[in-house]
Amino acid sequence: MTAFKSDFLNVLQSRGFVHQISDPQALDAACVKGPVTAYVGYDATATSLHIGNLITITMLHWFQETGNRPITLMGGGTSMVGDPSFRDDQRQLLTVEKIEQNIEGIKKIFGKMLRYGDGPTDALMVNNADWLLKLNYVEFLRDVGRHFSVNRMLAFDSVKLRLDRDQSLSFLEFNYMIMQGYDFTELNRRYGCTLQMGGSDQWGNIINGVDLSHRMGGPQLYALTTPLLTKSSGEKMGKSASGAVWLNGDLFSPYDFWQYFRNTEDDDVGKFLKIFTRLPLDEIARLERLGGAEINEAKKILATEATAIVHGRDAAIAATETARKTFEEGAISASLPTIDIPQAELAAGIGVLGMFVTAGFVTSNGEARRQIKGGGLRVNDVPVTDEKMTLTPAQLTPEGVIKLSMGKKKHILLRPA
RNA sequence: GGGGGAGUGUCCCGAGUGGCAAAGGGAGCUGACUGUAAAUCAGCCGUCUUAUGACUUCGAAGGUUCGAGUCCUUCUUCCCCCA
Repeated sequence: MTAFKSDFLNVLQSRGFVHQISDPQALDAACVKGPVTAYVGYDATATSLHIGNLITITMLHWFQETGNRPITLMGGGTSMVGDPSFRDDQRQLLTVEKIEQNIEGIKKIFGKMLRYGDGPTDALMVNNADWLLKLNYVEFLRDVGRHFSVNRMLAFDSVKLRLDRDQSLSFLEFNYMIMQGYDFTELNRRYGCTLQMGGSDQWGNIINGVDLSHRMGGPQLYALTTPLLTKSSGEKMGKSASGAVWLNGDLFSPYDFWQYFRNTEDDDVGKFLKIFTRLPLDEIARLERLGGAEINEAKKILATEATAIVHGRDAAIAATETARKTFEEGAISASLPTIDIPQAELAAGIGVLGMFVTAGFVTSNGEARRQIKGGGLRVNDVPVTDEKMTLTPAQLTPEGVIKLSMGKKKHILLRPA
């Protein structure tokens, strides 16, 4: 791979963010010349972004750091339709209220990673509902729709996959890529935006915007996508025991977030350090070389740095400390996730089965029983053997809590209140 | 509008002759081994105050039957062919 002249592309390239670029030389030249404006779109499908989105946000961060202007586009309009790319089934239609609610949740993360404002390289936050919802159907078809060839749209992998599997693709969803293409040209018109970035699954959608600009006589636009991050074992990233790895702390605690990275597979440590932290590359290279059990030190740094970016340095240090006490000293750390239980209930005795259910480790009493049989549940680090056991004030540790654990990694504290 | 096919364990994929809580995978959870890793091996993987018990599951609603995922009817969604 040839070296780029621009700081931005060099950083991206060397840290492993680049999958495809539509016209690398031209884009490189544009980045050298002066501030470029680029955007990434985020659909409001949930109340929080997840770890996959962190990659593109980080990319925007580097983009800004290297002297350019990032735009975060909230998909208030496109979320009304739903992106069908690489999906088998139709998404459930989101209500307007739900979308607005989701956007509010999603916005929280951006301020932590990007600098917003009015300066030439300050980030902008815009919402495509501002223009998409006002479109006049026939007018839109004549101005924009005529530039899209259905033949070509059907040939996109993102769509073809669905058709090949004999899954239905509604006309509504089919329009998604048109809207996204239009977004790009609209952002170009409004803000001089010339680059759209996204995950590799967005390549087709982005290219549509590039093409549309051509056909409508607009300027040359560029596309840049990141590789789909997989673990070395081939699994997609972002799934954990409790579902997706969310960026908002109320859905996925900083402690869990830290743990997620702490448990990175050996082979992924270097790759993740480059993408999820801002450590200098030579430092990363050093960490990557650690072998055997020493790689654990690299994993801790990865976890702490990544957590610091998303949840703040204090939360990251607290998570580190909690983990150290819990795993390395076997001690009880007050900052483990905690559940309050009423004094009176505890005095009367609480069944273990139900308590593990409320702790969220298991979903039913039956599952709790099975885990007990398998030796997976512990109270104050002592395996539970009797499923009829009750928790009483007698079990309180000197710290005034009862520690429940499932497996080696999941711990929670019960605190009388 | 006509004809043919499909919807299965609410994570995914997928077997299923009228006796079925329903084969197999994958994912997931636990245990062993380890380094809070991977790989490997073992167990679990519908719910219930563990029960040779009850209840709830196979797109929806009815029906036939001692008994229905399986047969019949209607409805629904999707796919293919014809118009």
